[in-house]
Amino acid sequence: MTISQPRKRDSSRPTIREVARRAQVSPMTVSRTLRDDPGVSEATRARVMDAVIALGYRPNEAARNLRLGRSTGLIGLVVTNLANPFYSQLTLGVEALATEHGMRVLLGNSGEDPVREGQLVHDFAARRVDGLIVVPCRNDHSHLHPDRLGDMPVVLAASPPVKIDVDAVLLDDFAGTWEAVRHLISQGHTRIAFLGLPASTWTGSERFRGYCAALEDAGLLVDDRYVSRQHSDVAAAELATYALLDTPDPPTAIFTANNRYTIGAYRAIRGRDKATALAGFDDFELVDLLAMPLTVVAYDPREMGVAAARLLRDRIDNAGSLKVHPARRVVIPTRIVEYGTGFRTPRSG
Amino acid sequence: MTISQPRKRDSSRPTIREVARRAQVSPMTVSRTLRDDPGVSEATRARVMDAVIALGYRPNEAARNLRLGRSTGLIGLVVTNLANPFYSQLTLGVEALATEHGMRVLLGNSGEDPVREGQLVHDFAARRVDGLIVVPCRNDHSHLHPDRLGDMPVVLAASPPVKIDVDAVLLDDFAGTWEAVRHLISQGHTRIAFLGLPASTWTGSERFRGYCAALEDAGLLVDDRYVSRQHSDVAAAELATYALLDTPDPPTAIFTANNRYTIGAYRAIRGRDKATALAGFDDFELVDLLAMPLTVVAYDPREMGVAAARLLRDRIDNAGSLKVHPARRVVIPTRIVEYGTGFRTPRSG
DNA sequence: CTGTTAGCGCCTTCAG
DNA sequence: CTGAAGGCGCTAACAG
Repeated sequence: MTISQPRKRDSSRPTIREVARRAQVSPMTVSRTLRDDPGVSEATRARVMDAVIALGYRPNEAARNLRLGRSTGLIGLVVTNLANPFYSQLTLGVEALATEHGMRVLLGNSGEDPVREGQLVHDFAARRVDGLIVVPCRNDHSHLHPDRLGDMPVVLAASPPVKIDVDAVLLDDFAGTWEAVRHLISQGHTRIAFLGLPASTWTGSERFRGYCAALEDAGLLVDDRYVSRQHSDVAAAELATYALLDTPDPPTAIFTANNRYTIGAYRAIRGRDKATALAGFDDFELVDLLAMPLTVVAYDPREMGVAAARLLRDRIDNAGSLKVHPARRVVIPTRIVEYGTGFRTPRSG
Repeated sequence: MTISQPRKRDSSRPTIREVARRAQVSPMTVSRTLRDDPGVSEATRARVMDAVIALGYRPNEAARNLRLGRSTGLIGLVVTNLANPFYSQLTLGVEALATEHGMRVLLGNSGEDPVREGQLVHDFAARRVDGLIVVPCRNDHSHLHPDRLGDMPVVLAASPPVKIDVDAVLLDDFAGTWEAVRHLISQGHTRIAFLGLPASTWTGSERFRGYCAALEDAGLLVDDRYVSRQHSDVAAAELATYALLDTPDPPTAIFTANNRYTIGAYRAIRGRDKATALAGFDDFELVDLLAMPLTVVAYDPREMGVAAARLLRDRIDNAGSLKVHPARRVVIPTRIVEYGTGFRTPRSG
């Protein structure tokens, strides 16, 4: 099942027994000493510690957990693309909250590949992580079904659960997009393009829905020629934008569904000499210093990570408890931010 | 020792025995079935799988590893600041190579805090990771000494080992800086400032050394008034730059020792109206589109991660082997890139 | 083809 | 204060 090639034997680390032999005591005494169990004489304790140090002994956490029947203190985090600052910020948030609670993060990058995502989830489950935070790359969440995960707590980020009943941390993708597009419309644009993920993904469908709604609410029609939906990648977005701009009847404005598209589109717009307005989902570093006005749907990705980890921790703590609350959703607020051309607004990082 | 608060009991997952009982076979048969061991009749295999599915059974990896005496297949990665794209790229590289070899990544962010770094290293070691990749935040590496880590393989990234004998992936900090500063000098600058980390860090000392050398090689003196060394943070760098610029005799050029400083300095330079040249370590997204010419010391941070993981994997594979090679160093090539003002150079991501 | 025995490294329980 | 037995969940090695 788990695809992991044969690993080498554990490089012969000393066991508790070897320490015991060296210290002339029983393994039990070593165990007690190491756990600061009261009831070990100062003399033996010293002997034991000497042996421990001499041998460079370290208790085997796995064996410990096995014996104690307790959990690993690990939380699995699966993101789609760490190269996107959105996800590294989210990861940072998860890591911070996890550490705060003595837990650690097992990280996996799916690269927007559903197969890899499935493998990661499966593998993390086999490793008995206490819970899972997943940014799913598709709307198919069957691999996250509680049945397949043995009721391991799962929290989704950036994408609501489909046919499964788990917590999620979300953005208001629809409203955020709607507002940004309306903003473009209010500036007089009628030929507005959309760059985003395919409909098989949540943001791909939801942000597109917001785009369509904004157009329709303004009495405009959605024109397929202005819609480009593909893999989230700066270079691809740049090319797509060139394709849009180099038509007889190019759009006068573009809405980009995430920061990868925004940056790609920006590059292309700068590469042509047409005045094209740009609005996009995601705030990102240096956006305020670009050489054209830009409207973004801003929010705090780190906060998303923190919120997801909080939800997860709560589930973990209350696993087995009878008062298990139903699936919850936390919505991270978004706001429209208009950046002028190239000036000021200190941001930290 | 390990600071991890008492965790809840493992939420009663089914064991191999329960599956066996339900399938009316011995645990051994279940074990074999699950591992696709040949020598299980189709009939019993089916019965076992039914039970497995009915119970939602998953083998316990920890118990397995314990029994097989093999390692965890985990590699610990400790970085200083995930919010810095440099480190998220490095992480991506490590994750990619790890996954390629059936290993997983345990991630920790030290936040440039040596205490947290020590805790992470200690905890990862207790969890029996197969090896550790660390971006140390200080020049004190005593917590990484093989004695304290039970000979667990360690690879340093971005910082060479100090008083320990381990592999490392490095940049040529000195030469890269030297060239960038020389570049500024060749443009006629003589009052060149330095923004970087304190001397207690590797890049803080090494890049500063390159800066000094370049000045001295050109017959220029290092002027303390133009040297600012502090925590790596955009906002702090911006303030520091204002302080530099708002003096009677401000520098005409600034060398920034990493992308955080570069961005901070850029913001401040844009905020004043003085013509100030800028050169910095690290390439970063959008640097080519900033509104002033900028020289950077460029390299591929993802490749650093890949190289570090490769070194580590090699050590892990050859642990115990007699032909253990001495500590190695991989130097990731850097090159000077001059960006003009605001145009073209597609980059992906 | 299937089951039994034994033990990975550790710790709880109960005897000294 | 210390030790001996037994078992967490799993699987090699050896029966049958």
